[in-house]
Amino acid sequence: MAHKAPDEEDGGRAANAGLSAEDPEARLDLASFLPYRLSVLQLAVSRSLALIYGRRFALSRHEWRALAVLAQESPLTSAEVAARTSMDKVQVSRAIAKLIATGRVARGTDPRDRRRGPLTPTPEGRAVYRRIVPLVKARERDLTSALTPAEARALDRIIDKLHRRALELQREGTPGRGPST
Amino acid sequence: MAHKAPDEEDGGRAANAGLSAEDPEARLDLASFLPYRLSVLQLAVSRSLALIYGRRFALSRHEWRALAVLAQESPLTSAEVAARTSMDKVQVSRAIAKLIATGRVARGTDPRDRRRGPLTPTPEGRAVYRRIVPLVKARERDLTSALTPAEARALDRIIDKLHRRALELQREGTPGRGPST
DNA sequence: TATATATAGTTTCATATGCAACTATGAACA
DNA sequence: TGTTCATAGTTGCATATGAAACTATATATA
Repeated sequence: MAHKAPDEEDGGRAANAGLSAEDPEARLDLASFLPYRLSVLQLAVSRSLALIYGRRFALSRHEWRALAVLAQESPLTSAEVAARTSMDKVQVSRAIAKLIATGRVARGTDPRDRRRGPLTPTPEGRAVYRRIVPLVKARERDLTSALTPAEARALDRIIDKLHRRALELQREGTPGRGPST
Repeated sequence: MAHKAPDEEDGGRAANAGLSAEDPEARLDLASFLPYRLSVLQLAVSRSLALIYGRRFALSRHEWRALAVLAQESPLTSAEVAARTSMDKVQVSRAIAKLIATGRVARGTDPRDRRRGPLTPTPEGRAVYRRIVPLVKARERDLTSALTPAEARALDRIIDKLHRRALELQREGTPGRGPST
């Protein structure tokens, strides 16, 4: 625990004297901190996409995702939609409720198990999907065209690795330990 | 009323016949769609981090960010905090209000311009920051240790490139065609 | 059968968030 | 000066979100 005089003040704007020099471990530069950078990137990407399905088709991100998986494979139960979209069951429930209300998805009944409600896109739902797909794919291409092909491939691999690791860390819950402490 | 999509008729779960075969541009596989993958990754990373500052120090992500920049450089105005954290002024206003309420940041007055309230972390604010930094840095290392050094370097570059592009696209607003197409 | 337990999906409640309107100041300029 | 425009930061309101409780089924078991 490298501690320092808890308060250093030098009148003007202090570039955090004391802390910075001593223990590099005690400083954190947000702008180069991976989680922060990821978050900012994700937000920008997400916004640039939401313009498409949000503004033009009045779909939220969650509705879009649910519709996207249903358009590819249906019927699916809510739980299956959840699994395929990384959403939790509450998010799915609400997204589906909205999609049903807007006539884009229909819920059936599973005679085997009446708790389940098999979901299928309606023709309008499919139509919306078909109109959105080329737009978001174009947008994805616009994005990745900023990368070299090698970078694009690397990114795929990197995302997988980081994601797996992040899930492990989330499961462990308690931070700090692991290889280190 | 269980709908049956007009384009498939095979009783069971249809892997979206019709669409899929015809026009590959008409299908979208969420699981390999970059914006989706980024979003899922970001969420997992963000959660694994929030465990640290949230659970143990009762800080929200926005509060943590604001505190992080103030601990490095202060005093800063709200607008400066916003610029350094990619938050908008409302988010900053609320995060700062909370940080002040919890005694971690103090607001002064700029005699030059009384609309401004120069912000500085309190000693407790700094103490919290100093305790968090090593934890989040360790967590970041845990994450990036999933990557090779080359991948880690590539990721930095890739994030920059994608972010710049995403901001352009956001600005343009209209999707589909960038300066390119 | 009656009782306990699990599961699918929904609802409730407390917060968080985004957007637009608002307040208070300051700057420009007629 | 007095009026208009700009800026810093806050607040109100509608909606989104997360966690936990709830409803309705289904399954297991005594």
